[in-house]
Amino acid sequence: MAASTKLSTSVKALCYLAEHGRREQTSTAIAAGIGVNASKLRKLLSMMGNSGIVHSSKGTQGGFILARKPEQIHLQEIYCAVEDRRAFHMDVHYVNGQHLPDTVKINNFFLDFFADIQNDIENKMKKISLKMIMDQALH
Amino acid sequence: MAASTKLSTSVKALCYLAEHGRREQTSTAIAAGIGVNASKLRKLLSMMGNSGIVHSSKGTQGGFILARKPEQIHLQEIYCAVEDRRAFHMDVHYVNGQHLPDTVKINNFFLDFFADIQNDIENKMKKISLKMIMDQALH
DNA sequence: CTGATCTGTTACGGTTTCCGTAACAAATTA
DNA sequence: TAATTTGTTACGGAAACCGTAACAGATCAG
Repeated sequence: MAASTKLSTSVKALCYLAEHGRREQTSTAIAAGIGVNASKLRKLLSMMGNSGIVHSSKGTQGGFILARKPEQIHLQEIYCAVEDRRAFHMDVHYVNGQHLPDTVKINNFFLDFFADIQNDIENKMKKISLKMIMDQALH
Repeated sequence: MAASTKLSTSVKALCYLAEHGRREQTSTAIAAGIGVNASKLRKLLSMMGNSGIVHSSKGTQGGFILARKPEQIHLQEIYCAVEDRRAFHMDVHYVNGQHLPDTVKINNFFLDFFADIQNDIENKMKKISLKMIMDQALH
């Protein structure tokens, strides 16, 4: 399992939007502002649009804007919007272990264990708002 | 971040050793018992040997044996022995963001955040012994 | 001392995953 | 109608991972 750059890139983009007031910002402008590729960024912003974190509009003068105030956007929903798979993902080899009952049972133990950790992580993320990140990270 | 199969495979091997009494077991026998490749397993057992979790001896009649009782072996040390990198590893793009102070600051925020989570996970693992896993997972 | 056995390590090929970029269709506005 | 911008797809390269093979080094039996 890898905590990819998706989450941090998304947060950077949202911070950029929060700092650039009420006007919609193009993906090109945001990408330049945070130092990433515009096409990659559009993918992330699109997913966050589907989750209701940002609003988007096409055409001239279009772009992206925060759908809510930074204190009403939490890290967990950004994470869920952007990261399709779970933070902890375990490869369980049922194929190899079908005829080995102990193996299957230990696999199940770890599935439960990692699901538990996953839950802890998401609960932790729920307590962190975009505003808190901005306050803490940006001077 | 990926919780690989290394940890579960290692635990399976240790359970196998715990269940097969006091005699040393060859990597071939263990591998057959838990359904994995012997060479891959030797790598894991070797690392656990360096960490003092198992003892190994070469030559005829050689093999692996638990260095301690199952109640004195904890999940966290198995994890540390076998997994070189951290469960949560964040790719921080200092290269792209050097000239963008906000970007660097948000990267640092996530580094701290993930280190915190990593700490939580390891604390959770410290509370779980091999014996507990055997009791819970194996009927 | 010789041969068999077993660990410890290295190397390799295949697969998957991930990242970055380009390209283009669809939608919207001037 | 033309310019702009999102949304999506596709592709090539890089990195990680898995499984396997192979072999050197150590140890023991006889």
